[in-house]
Amino acid sequence: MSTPVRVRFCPSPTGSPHVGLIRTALFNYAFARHHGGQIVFRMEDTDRERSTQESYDAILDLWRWLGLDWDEGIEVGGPHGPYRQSERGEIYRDVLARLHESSYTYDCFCTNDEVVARRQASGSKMQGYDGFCRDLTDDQRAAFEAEGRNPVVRFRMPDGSITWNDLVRGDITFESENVPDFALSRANGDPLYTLVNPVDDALMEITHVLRGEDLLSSTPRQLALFAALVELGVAREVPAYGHLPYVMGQGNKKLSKRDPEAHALAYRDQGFVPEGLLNYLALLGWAIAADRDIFSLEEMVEKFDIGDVNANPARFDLKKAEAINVSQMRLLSVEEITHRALPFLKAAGVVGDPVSSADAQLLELAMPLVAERINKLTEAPTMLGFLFVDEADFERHDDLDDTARSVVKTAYDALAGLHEWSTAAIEEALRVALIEGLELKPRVAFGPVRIAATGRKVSPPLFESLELLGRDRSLARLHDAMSDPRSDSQPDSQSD
RNA sequence: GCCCCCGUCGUCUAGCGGCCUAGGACGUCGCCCUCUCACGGCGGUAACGCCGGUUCAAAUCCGGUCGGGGGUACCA
Repeated sequence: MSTPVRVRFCPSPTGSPHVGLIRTALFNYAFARHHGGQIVFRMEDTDRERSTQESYDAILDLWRWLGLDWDEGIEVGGPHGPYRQSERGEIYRDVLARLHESSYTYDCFCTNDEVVARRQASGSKMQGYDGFCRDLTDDQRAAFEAEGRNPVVRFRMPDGSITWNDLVRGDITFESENVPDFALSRANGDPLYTLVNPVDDALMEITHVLRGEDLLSSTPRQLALFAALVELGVAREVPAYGHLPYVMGQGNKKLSKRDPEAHALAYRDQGFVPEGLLNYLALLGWAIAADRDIFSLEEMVEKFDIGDVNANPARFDLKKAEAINVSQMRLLSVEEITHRALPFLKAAGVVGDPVSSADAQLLELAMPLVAERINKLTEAPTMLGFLFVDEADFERHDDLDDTARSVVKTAYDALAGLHEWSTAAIEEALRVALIEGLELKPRVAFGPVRIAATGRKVSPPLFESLELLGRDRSLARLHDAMSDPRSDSQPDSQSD
C-alpha cells in the first residue's frame, strides 16, 4: 500500500501570472488526479516587496477560469493551514529555532561585499558564500553584535554528495562542495523561500514536487534541509522531485514577463477557451500519442505519466496555440459557444445586460451561423454586431465604389419584389439577378451586397444574414448603400 | 570561472536497438472546395549537431566534442 499522492500549487503573487506557471500547475494537476491524489494550493507571499493582492486575485481568477480545482489550501481551507505563507511566521520561527538548537544552522554576520572581497583576495574561482561564519568564537560574535550587525541564519551544508532520482531527468548528483551554505532568513528575521518552501512541503505532507527547471539547482539545498527536517521529526519523508522543462520565448531565452504571450490571463481576455490554452500547454513537454494532439483535460489525466515528460525546453508558439484553441472550440456545441461568447457580446454592447428576450431569440438564431467560423470568442461581437445594432447607429466599415453601388441597386430591385423572405428565396433572387442577369462572378456579386447589409466584407453567410436581418432593415440598408456614397459627391452627379 | 540541465523537420513532438528510405501536428508553399470569413480535402517542403566506440544492427546505449540554457542572492 503506497502513500497517497499529494502535490501542490505554490505560486508567488507577484505580477501577472505567467503561462509557464500554468503549465506547471497543469502537470501537477494531471499527475495528482491520475493517481487519485490530492492537490494543495498555497500562496508563497514571503516577498513582501513584490507580493500584491492584485496578483493574488488574478491567480485565483485564472485557476477558476481554467478549472484547475484543488482539495486543500487557500479559499477552501484544510488541516495544514493557514495557506498563505505570510500568515505562517510563527511556524517558521519555530522550525528555525529547532534547526538552530541542533546546529544545522548558524548565524552569519557577513555582508555580500565582504564575501566577494575574501573570494578575490584568496584567488578562489568559487562564488557564493565561503563559510566564514561557520565556526565563530564567542568573541567574534560579540564583536559583530557590538557593531550593530544582525545575522542571517545559514544552513550548514553537509559534506559528501547529494543525489536524487528526478522524475523527469533520472539521476542527478551534486557535490556538496559546489553548494555553498545558504541563507534561510533575512537579517530582519523574515524567512526566505529556501526555508519556507521545504518546510511547508514537509508540513503539508507533499509527496511529489513537480516544478520548473529553473529550480533544479536549488534542489540539493532543499534535499539537505529536508534531511535535517526528517531528523528533527518535522518532516515524515522527503518528497520525490521532478523538474519540468522551460517554456521558452523568441530566440533562446525563457519566456519572460516582458513577452506579451507570457500573460496567461490575456488569453482569456482575447477570447481563448480554457480547453484550448490547457491543451496547448499540455503539448509543451508531453504528448498523449504519436499521431494526436487534441484532447481534453480528462483524457490528459487518464493518460498522464510523469515519466513521459520530455526534459528539453519547449518554445511557446502562438500560432500553434491559436490552432489548438480553434480545434477545441469546434468541439463545443453552439449552445456552449453562445454561453461563452455572451460576456464578450455584452462587453461590446452588442446585447444588453441582462439580455432582452428579443435579443436572446435573435442570438439563438444567429449563433449557429458564427459558432463554427469564429476562432476566438472576441470575434463574435464583430461578426454579429450588424444584426443587433440600431439602424441609426449602423455604419459601414468597408467602402463601396460606383460599380459596387450599381450591383447593390440591382440586388435591391430583385429583393424588393420578393414575396417570401427566406434564405432560399433570397439566394434564388440574388443569383438570378446578379449571377445570371449581370453575369457576375459570385464574389463580385455578393461582396457589395454583404457590405451594404452587414457593413463589413467579412460576415456570416449572406443569405441567412439577410433573412435574420429581416426584409425592412435589409432593404433599407441596401437602399441607403446604393444612394449614399460616403464621400461628398452625389451618385447622380456624374450623369449630369 | 565553477556546477547542473538539454540537443529529432522553422516550431511542438513520436521514437525507449531491427517495424525509420524517421511518423503526427503547427507553420509554410501549391491545388481543390467556396457568397466573404472560418472550416474542410489533397499534395509538397523540411530534422536525428559532430566525432569516436559497443553491436550482426544505433535517432535509440556509452564516451568525447561542439552548441544552447540555467544556477552561482539577505528573489522565488
